[in-house]
Amino acid sequence: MNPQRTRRRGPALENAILDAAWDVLVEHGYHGLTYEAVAARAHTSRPVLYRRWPTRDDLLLATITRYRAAQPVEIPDTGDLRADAIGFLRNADAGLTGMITLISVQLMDYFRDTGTNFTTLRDALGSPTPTPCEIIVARAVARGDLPDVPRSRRLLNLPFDLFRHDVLMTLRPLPAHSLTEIVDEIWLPLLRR
Amino acid sequence: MNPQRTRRRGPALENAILDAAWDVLVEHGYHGLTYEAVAARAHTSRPVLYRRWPTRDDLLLATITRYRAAQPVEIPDTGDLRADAIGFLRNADAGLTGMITLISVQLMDYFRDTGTNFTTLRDALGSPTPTPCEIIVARAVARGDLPDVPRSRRLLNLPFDLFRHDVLMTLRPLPAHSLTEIVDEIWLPLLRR
DNA sequence: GCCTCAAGATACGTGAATGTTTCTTAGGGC
DNA sequence: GCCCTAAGAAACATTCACGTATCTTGAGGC
Repeated sequence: MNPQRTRRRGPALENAILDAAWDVLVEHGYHGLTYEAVAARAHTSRPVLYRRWPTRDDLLLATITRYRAAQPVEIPDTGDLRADAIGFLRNADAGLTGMITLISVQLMDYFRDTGTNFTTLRDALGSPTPTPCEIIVARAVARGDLPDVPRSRRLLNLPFDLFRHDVLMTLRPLPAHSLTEIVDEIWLPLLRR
Repeated sequence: MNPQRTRRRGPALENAILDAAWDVLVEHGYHGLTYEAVAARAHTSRPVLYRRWPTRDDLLLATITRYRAAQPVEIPDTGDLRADAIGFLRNADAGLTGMITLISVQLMDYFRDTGTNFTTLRDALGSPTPTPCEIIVARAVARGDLPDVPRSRRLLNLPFDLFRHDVLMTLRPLPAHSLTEIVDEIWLPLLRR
């Protein structure tokens, strides 16, 4: 280990380890989340980890929990439906891709074992109602930019579903043109129909 | 090994191994798909596997390919666009759900390890071109039921993407009304726009 | 019925990760 | 400034899978 580095203690050390664990998790997945790899990444040693998190699941849970306090996705309010929609997808693309990837990689085994699924988890975590897409449409209706007619949940949440689908398929952030394509070629024509 | 068992050769042995590999994959995921486990399940030995599939990826691809070849999804040709679309989704719902669930649950580690993703795997398996959705639209255009205008890949494959999304989210077959909703409320209005 | 080749068993070295123990040394409290 | 605790280094036995090499034995072709 680098002799220059000061010896860390308490919360400073703990946070550094969990940050390292998050990096390893995003980079190599659950299978790569070994005590060895995390200790190396955090520039510490395995016994330090074992003293705090006796099992790998403890370490995983602590890592995810620490990042649960992460940034919420902002819903822009520009006064323009298209700008709101694309802006929201852009924010989600920047902030949510890692989390979606993580969940898809990490929790599938849990889903398999418990017989639950994404939807179950989202409901258990307290589903945000209304969803961001529904908020954006409601604002457009209030401005008179869209007719005030009933719309199905599928139509309302279509852009985010397509966004999530593409992220799950590629496990990467989406290029900007995919976001505008979803809004311009799919969602807006259906909303304005 | 059971002395009663006859010694298998050629395709019979190969199919028995790949069937065993499929079972292991479904049961324990990619991480559990070891030469040891597959050889044990198939009542053979690791060298027999190494002679045919030098790497674990070769074994994985062969296993998935065999399963998929055994489970083709029919594309109905009724002369009606809506009936074709809903019929195809219904066939996919009956036949592909297990496959999609498997991939999502079991292969995420593989994606992480190899830096690949769902799309990469689909290409490696030989992506059918044109896709079923594209075939269905082409037939409708040929009949004169749809105008012969250029359409984006996203629009053309929209129903299957939405279907796949819902399967990934619920890890269950979709109810019939979801299939008709995708076709009637989303796809057909955009195609006929 | 004999011959050939591959199936199948067995063993060996390697490498990675586990869980634990021992020892030193640095930081912070007093 | 001293002391105590915990950080960090190092080593240990164990486990599991890998990849290969060697040997036998059975199945199918002729």
